[in-house]
Amino acid sequence: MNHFDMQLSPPSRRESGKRIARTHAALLDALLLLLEEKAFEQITVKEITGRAKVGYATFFRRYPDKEALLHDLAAQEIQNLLTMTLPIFHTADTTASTQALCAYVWKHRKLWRALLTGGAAATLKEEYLRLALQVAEQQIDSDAWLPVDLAVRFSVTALVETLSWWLIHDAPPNVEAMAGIVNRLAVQPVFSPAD
Amino acid sequence: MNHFDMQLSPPSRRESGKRIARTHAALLDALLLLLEEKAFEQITVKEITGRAKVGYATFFRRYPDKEALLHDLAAQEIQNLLTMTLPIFHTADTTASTQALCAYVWKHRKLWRALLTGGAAATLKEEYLRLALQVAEQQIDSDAWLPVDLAVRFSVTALVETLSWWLIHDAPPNVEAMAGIVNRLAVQPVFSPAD
DNA sequence: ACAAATATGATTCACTGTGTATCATTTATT
DNA sequence: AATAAATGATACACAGTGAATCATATTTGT
Repeated sequence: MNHFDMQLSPPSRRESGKRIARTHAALLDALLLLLEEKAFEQITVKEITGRAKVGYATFFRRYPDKEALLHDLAAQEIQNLLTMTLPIFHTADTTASTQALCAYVWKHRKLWRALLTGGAAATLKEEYLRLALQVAEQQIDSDAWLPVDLAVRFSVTALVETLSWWLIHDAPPNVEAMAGIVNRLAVQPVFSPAD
Repeated sequence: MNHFDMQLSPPSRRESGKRIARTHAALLDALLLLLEEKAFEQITVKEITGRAKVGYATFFRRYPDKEALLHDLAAQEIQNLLTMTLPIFHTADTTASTQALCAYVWKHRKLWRALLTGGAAATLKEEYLRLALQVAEQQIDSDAWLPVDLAVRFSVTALVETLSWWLIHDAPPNVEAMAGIVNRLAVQPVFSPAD
């Protein structure tokens, strides 16, 4: 580590966690920090490793490329979001589900702002869409006037777009108001019966 | 021109138009062709100039970068689409406007498929959104429950998404059916009154 | 505490793509 | 025909990606 270690902490009793884990976390943290500053595409591996105080080559020992690191960062959060999204399509009253969803996103707004408002958004949305389509094929029973795959694609897109707007807005609506908006824009249109 | 020109057309009497125009058109055509094959980001300037049978350096004499060429290709079409979109927000019956919009896109579906289904889509949407927001600030009077900028962003996003789905779909709905879907998903939700 | 296994740091390399510069050649203009 | 402009071809500097290598630091098993 650095030259000041002997002053900052006892060399004899270091962090007992594995070095791998520390490097791993350092890379994830660095990407998250950088995502708050600039778009994903503009971030270089050199910047990530520099911010993480990790060797350049070390990056490629763990991840094949930038996208893999992003996926690693986002995978669990995406799964969580999807889990909170699905009940919407099984309940008559969608209000409760959308409120829970918005509350969750608001709670983790720092992370989601980084994920949704940079260049990472496209990748994130694709992953989210992929998972959602898998589930939808088996579970969701859409009205005939709207093909299921389009319904899912529309809802996911509208959800991501409205949430992105929410998270970058100067004076954002509270959770309840936002849930109402999400419900009207991303959920209800799919359920509206045909003429 | 290729090596068979001497067999196909007299070398002594070439196209009389300016050389600039020919190069210009060749670059635009090449990008359009490539957009039908792969995403915009994956297309290199070398590929464009190769396809256009134009010198590599020539590209940079006309455009500062790839994005400028894309913008040049799309600018007029975007303006046209916006012009067809706007009446939707000034008429009580939105059906006629969405039908006209879908008919226009279907008529130029080859171009729009290339523009909307590749990596160019994000840039296109941003440009479309920018123009739409300019107009909306002055003209559109949204319901209080939905901020104007979110309404515009939502409608543009939903429109782009539904149209993209339409243009890549195997057995796409006809113009009338698609206009109905667009109306329900991208237009009506913005106009729905609050509870 | 010690030795073996492993993770890392630092550096180098080949490769791809961008954008600029130069100069000879082709095309357009008059 | 003479001049001006556009182009082709090429070389170049630069940035970024991944792979490879070797010495060093750290962890793990005993």
